[in-house]
Amino acid sequence: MLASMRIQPALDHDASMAPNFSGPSFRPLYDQIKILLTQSLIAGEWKPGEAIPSEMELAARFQVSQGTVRKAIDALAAENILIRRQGKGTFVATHTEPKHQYRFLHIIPDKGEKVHPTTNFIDVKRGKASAEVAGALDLKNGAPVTAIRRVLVFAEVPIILDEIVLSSALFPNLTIEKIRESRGSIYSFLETSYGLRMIRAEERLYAVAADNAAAHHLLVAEDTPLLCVDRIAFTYGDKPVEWRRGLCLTQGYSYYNELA
Amino acid sequence: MLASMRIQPALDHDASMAPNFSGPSFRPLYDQIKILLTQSLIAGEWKPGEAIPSEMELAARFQVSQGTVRKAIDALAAENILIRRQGKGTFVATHTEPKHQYRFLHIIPDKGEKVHPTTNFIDVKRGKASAEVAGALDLKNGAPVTAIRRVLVFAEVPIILDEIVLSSALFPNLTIEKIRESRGSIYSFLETSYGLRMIRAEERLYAVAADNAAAHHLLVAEDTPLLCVDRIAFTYGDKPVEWRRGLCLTQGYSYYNELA
DNA sequence: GAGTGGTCTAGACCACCCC
DNA sequence: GGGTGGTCTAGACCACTCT
Repeated sequence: MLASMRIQPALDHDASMAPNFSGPSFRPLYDQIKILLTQSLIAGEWKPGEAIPSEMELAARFQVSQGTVRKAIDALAAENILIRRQGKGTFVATHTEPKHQYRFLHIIPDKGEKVHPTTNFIDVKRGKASAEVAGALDLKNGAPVTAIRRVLVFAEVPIILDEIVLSSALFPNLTIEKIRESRGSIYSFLETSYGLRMIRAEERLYAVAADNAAAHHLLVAEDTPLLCVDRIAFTYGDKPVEWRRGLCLTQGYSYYNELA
Repeated sequence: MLASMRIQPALDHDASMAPNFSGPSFRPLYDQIKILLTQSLIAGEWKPGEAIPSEMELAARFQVSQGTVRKAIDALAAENILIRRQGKGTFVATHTEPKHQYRFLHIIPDKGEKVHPTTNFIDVKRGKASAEVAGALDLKNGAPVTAIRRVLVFAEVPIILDEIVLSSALFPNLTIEKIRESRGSIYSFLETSYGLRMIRAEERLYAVAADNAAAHHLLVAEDTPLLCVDRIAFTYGDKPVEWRRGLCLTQGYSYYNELA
């Protein structure tokens, strides 16, 4: 086998290709390279928005063919972690660019195009993690957290009341002023201020009756049915870093989802 | 270019590869092959559950390399239209196999694993399409439709009240008995009985207060907040063929979604 | 062993972007 | 013109399944 004759093989060509003697694991080369690329992203070797080395360079670095690197990058691009731009290069995805600004926002008008909301911040408070938040974010019960409350306004109408909870250890010195200044989405702000990028999220949706606070901020009667969206967002390595609860007034707006 | 020297090229190698003289369209070969495969699926050349020809055979048929066929099949597999099984072949996906039985059902328990519900059918009625349904299914206003009502029961508790509307022209002679007999999911039944497979769906979620019927079937008080899920399901060629409205009691259960 | 999908390679050439 | 990603090919070999 050719690979076994290489000098200083950068990767485990042999073990990866060998029959399955000692265990159920078989890792294709492109998978190993995907992991190496992910580790470089975690280590911050390439920052959000920056270009990573060209396919040829990476192929040389990892001692594999361009096609194998391609397949690794393809997988990361499919997960929205990298972005390919023909003729220019491959870039680390970012929430800062306008196109991906509200990538995770699934609330859209019943009719017409997706609309970008404006944000009214209510307050930013420090507190202790509830059992629910601590469980979601892998924190100790009572760990210090920062909670952001805000209202998302669509076409002059308040539609979503959000509470966003972050570990104060991971995101120190958050203030309402800094967030306001940043403009753009929260994730864009966290990315540029703390270098932490959200790559995926899990949501759970259910119906609730509006409580006093929700009724007040969304300008509806108490007990109005609201769509409640709980979210946990993850950064590289499937590390949960944000807990969020959104209360949505689904009158003229709804949560859109595609199933495949 | 080699392709241009082939005898009786089955595909538009040249035009597809030529510079962009007359128009903005550039169709890679694998894309054209993907379309051809889709057309064969629409035509019923291979039925759900059956194997399609091997990659080598298809490569010979289309006069392209195996790699190009692979890329076309990869795309269809990513859309859950085909299923690859190493060592066995590539198969037309089906809702009948247990693993994909409830692929589109996103309601799961707040805690614990995904559960498969049991179904209680209420009635099957013939009627005329409302403006909403007609618009969703590309039917004329008042076109004949068949409506199925049912309750999905999770762990002995009724959780979802569904109304499913189908064109009577496309799905003739639907009766509650036939549906009951079929067991398994509705999509599995429609697939085997009418040869029509759902490949994707769009959903819109919002919160409502339980009306009299919902309260009755879900055993809750009127005005209990419910999660309402409107769905339009599509078959090959993005043709809408099912309209559905589900009212879900989100107590102990919620709608789960992953964002990437 | 024969047949299927899956991996990896090497090389040619195209499309796109920027200098 | 030179660099980047994108397409296509041909061939070798591996992993899996069935007979």
